[in-house]
Amino acid sequence: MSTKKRESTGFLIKQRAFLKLYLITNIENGRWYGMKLLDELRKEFKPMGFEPQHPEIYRALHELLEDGILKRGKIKKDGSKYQEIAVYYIRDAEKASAYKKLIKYDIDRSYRMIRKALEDNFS
Amino acid sequence: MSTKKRESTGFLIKQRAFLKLYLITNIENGRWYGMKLLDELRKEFKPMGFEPQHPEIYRALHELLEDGILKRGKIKKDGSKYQEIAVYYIRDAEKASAYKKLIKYDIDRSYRMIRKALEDNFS
DNA sequence: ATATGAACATCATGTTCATTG
DNA sequence: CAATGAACATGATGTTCATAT
Repeated sequence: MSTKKRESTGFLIKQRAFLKLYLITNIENGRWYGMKLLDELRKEFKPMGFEPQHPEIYRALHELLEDGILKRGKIKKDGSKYQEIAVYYIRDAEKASAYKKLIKYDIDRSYRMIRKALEDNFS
Repeated sequence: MSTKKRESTGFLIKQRAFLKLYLITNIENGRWYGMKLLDELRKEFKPMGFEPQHPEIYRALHELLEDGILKRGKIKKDGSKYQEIAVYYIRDAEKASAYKKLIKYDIDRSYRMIRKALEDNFS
């Protein structure tokens, strides 16, 4: 029963979860594929010094597929003659929203920790 | 010359650095030893779900020694008959403050990323 | 038994390689 | 050669063990 095994010590949110959140939100608003999502994220976060790597994006997308949150289609890329790409859609909007809520909890937590560190150490 | 090797992709601040910041600040304000610092940090962060482990505290302290930021003395613990403990003091206040400034930069960066994630995904 | 520390194990992530169209 | 993905390597941290008082 009460076999307690800590899964982590609960420091800040992990990159994987952070990316998944953005992936879901972007896909909720349109049709996207891996590289496009990566470019978008890099563009948004480069000013803050964060440049995610492509394998991490794919790992996040694969997990969201496994979770049943996303589904995937294959299409020919516009303009490109031959390349086939994997486009993602929301499979289960309920699940997606529930997962986002979960991540929000973790981000709020991280937010509080960081604000606290600023207060405790620089004032 | 320009052999660029990325040291990381620049996601959020690492636990090690976060702890070092707190260690310095606490030691600036009094006499502390490892377990005491750990207890204090756990007490402060447990409400936010963060419970650091003792080896991570020691690793952080050891690095701060190596960096010449802290120095260490050994004393007999009050009240305890035999246990000997390692107390830490600031060795170089300039270095300490410079290091804190550096970490502040990283925390500010993390703060912006987290705020951005809240704005981008939940509004 | 408490404090310190080292050694070892695992997980999250980064780097490199392979495949396909 | 762009996109996807797997395989491999490293780094950050967690878990367990050892030592001293």
